[in-house]
Amino acid sequence: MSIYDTLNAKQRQAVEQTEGPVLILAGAGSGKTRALTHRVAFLIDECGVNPWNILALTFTNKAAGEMRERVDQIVGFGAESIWVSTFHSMCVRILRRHAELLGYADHFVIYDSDDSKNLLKSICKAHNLEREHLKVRQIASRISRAKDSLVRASEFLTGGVADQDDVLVAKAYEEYEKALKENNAMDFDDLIFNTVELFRREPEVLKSYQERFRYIHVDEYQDTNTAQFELIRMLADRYRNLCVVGDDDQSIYRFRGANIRNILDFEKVYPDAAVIYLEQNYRSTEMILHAANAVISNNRSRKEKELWTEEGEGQRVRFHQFATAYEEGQFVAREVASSKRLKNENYCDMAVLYRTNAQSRIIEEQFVREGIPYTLVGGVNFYARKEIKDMIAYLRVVDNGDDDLSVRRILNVPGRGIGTTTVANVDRYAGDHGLRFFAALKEADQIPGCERSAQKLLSFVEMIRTFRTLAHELPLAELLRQIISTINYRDYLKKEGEKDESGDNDRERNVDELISKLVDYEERNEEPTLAGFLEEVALIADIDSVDENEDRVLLMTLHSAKGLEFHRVYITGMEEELFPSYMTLEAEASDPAAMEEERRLAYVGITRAKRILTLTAARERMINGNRRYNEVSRFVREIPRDCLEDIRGDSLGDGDGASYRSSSPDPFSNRSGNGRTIAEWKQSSYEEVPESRVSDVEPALTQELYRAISGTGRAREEIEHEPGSSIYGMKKRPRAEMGKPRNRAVPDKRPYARSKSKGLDGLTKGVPGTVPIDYTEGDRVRHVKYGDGTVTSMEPGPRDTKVTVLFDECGQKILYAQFAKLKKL
DNA sequence: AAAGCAAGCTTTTTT
DNA sequence: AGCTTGCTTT
Repeated sequence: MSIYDTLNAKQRQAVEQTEGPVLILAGAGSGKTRALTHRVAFLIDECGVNPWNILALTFTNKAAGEMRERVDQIVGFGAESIWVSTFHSMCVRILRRHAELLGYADHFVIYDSDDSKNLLKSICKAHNLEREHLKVRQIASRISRAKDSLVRASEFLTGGVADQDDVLVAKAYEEYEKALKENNAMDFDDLIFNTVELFRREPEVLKSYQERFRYIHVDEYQDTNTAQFELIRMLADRYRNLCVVGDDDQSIYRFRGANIRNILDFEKVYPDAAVIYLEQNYRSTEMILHAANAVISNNRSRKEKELWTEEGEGQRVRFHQFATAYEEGQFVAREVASSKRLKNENYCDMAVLYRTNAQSRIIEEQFVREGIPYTLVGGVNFYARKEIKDMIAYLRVVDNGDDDLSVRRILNVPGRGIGTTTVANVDRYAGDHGLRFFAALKEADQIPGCERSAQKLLSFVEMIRTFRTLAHELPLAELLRQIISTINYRDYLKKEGEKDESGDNDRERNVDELISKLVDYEERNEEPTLAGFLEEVALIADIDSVDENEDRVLLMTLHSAKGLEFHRVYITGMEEELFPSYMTLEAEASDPAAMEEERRLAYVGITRAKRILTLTAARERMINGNRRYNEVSRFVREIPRDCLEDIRGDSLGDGDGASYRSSSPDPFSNRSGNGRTIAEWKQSSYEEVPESRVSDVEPALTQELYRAISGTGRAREEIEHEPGSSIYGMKKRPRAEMGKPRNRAVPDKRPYARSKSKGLDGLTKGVPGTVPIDYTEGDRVRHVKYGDGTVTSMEPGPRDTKVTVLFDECGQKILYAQFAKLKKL
């Protein structure tokens, strides 16, 4: 009896096929991690492979951690010397060692998507590259796709016809690449790109890693992009022991460069590859698998396969359509609560999934009402929060003075009276003298135009210097505490909080949380360094910190749910335009592959469920502040009737012609009686439906439309008066403080409630000097911006004199004499 | 000159 | 519904 006896025949084959290229097509829940970990054990125990020579790559830290744990359990000896790592952390490790070969210092910083977007934005602004139709976001995405495909800035325009936009992107890409290097920074894409670059340029370095990684494993292979594929290919080129595991049906990251061809064409690249199909599912019931198989069979670009199970028939997939998203959330929350109370199910065995993060809030509200503990995965990443980014920026500047982006971020946070004009002056000076931004700050007293702000800038530089000294003397957590107290950051947050009218101290708690993360980091590492911590922080993903042992319901996007499984799963928002998304529908004609990706996402969602799967939809929903009426998702309609059960939600199921069980003989046509389809109606927003035509629409929809149009109907009232309803909208991501509705209609009437504390950072503040006033009422004056005008009145105030001027061009303005600097004519 | 505030603008998914 | 931009206030 060995550990391999518990594997099925296919899994065993995957384990024992140790030599040469291997493609394991592992359907959802088919025990691929099991196969992979046993394969690693087999290599060590049965084939005598040195653990040191084994590499296993995953996409998330969580997956890497899990694999490491499981390998540790079954491998008796030497498990710790196996490299189990994410693509990105492996690349960082390699790059740190050889950065100088690429012209980087070894303490390069890693920019997250937020940082790189900011950097690109400033570049586009400086070079005037923004266009109406080509936003920074799109430029960023095109640069990122280029890097994913190993296309350099200099190569961007080669091969193929280039239009105006391409030229623009190429220019932005070029400048962006340059700026990153100057800042001694790499973005996520660079980590992979530069590692490939390193291997191409330095055959000896590549060879050393090829020798080390003789047996390579790649999990979630369908999510690899071209650059990642090339990286693996190069590493495996010497020994050709490459085992990739994936499922083309679960490829859902095309939008960020994943190349499904990597898995579909694996056999073309490696004609001698052994291909193993794992189709037995150990997770779900027949009903759920049948539904999943039916949905995914509508895709054309895929490897034909069908999951099967011995887990029994199970109950049908349930479907509910509700009148509103609010009712949908309420239903889910109530059912979750009663499953816990009456059926003794655990919260941690349940999950609520949705297409977009924006949908989480309305569910959260209902969970809070029901008192259900939940964990929200994703949304605003902890490390993406303003207060955390501020603190990280301070730490980064202490670590790397070349990181201009971070210097700029913190220069006036908390406020030190350093504004845009001053920054522009420093920029010009830095450019003229070939200095980095921070280096230019050191010479502030010589910068033209900065005479008055020079002292502030020099104090800032001095402060950073002090922090750098402290960094050598203090533990990291202590350094951060010092920074926080020196800049009075907590007071700053309190002040910010007050004007945000929320009054909670989420932000301060987040800062405390960051300190504990630093403490934790220092305890875990033998040689903790600031750079090490910053690196760890940069590569963290939301899903990484989910603790499955806590008895809480998980709320997350379908994307985040990949790789997880739950006894009970709710997929909410099963509506056209939401899922599949509006974007996908728009692009359907030009990009049919996009719809296939949405369908794969549906497949991923369905196959997360072990026993009970519930799909829900709402007839009415607020999307981006607009009330929308969407049909039931095509993915619901693709599930065969014999494994789908309509549950009485609102008015569905009693044959009143609502929703997809329409009165039309063809349930998919959705044609109303008046020549115009529901789809056409719903395309226009409800305001555009003429009231006289309202009764023309399908009856079930009529009521909804009428209520919405009249604004007096029951539906609207119900929603608005319900506490925690979406109409009020909540600030930020609530977490603990949910439930209390915040009525934005009644602003806080305390105009001077803001604290007046001065000298937040202990730095000297420049006070504008007094200006002699040589004009009076009736005089003609000139203003730098507004031009010439006549002074109509002057009113002395406690601090300054208010001057009212009637400008010839710009009309009447009320100005303060001190700042207006009016010149008498 | 910089901070505060109101009005526009855009919307997927994220290592 | 939240963020950026432009205008007003100090």
